Amino acid sequence: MNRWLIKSEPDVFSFADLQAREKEPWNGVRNYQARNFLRQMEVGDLCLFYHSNAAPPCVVGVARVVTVSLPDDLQFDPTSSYYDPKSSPENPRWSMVEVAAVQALPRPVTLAELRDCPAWEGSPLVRKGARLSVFPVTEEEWTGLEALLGERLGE
DNA sequence: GCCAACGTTGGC
DNA sequence: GCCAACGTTGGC
Repeated sequence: MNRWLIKSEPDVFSFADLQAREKEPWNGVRNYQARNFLRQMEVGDLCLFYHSNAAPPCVVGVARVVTVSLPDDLQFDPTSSYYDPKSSPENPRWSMVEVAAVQALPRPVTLAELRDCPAWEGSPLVRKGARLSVFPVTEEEWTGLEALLGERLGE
């Protein structure tokens, strides 16, 4: 099983929003590196759910991948801001997965805490100017987060 | 293929 | 609201 981190602006879609639904398409990702990670996801993979553009920015929950990657529906919708006229159903450019909430963290873990956590030193999350919205989380990073919380996650 | 201009992300 | 970082676009 692989582990990931996915970012969302809570004003747009929060972890509480995810908890209120059975599952949610993770669409609208328009970055090739992030897309390639979406395509590597497998059913059952766990994702840390991160609130970006929040005060403070923090990891708030765990989600689970419930479908492998599919063509992102929004790329074909001319009314969507995620519409991509260069994409076609025959040769879709963008992908999405579907995710479901597993659990809220016992408390939010802030970006500042993860910056201070040696296990997270190499993560794209703590790189200066980081904008990548989907990326892998290593076992060491996962364990480091659990150590901060004093609790296992996603059991 | 280079690179300047521009747009977006996201922390602060 | 500011601005640094970075990805994309398009002229050449």
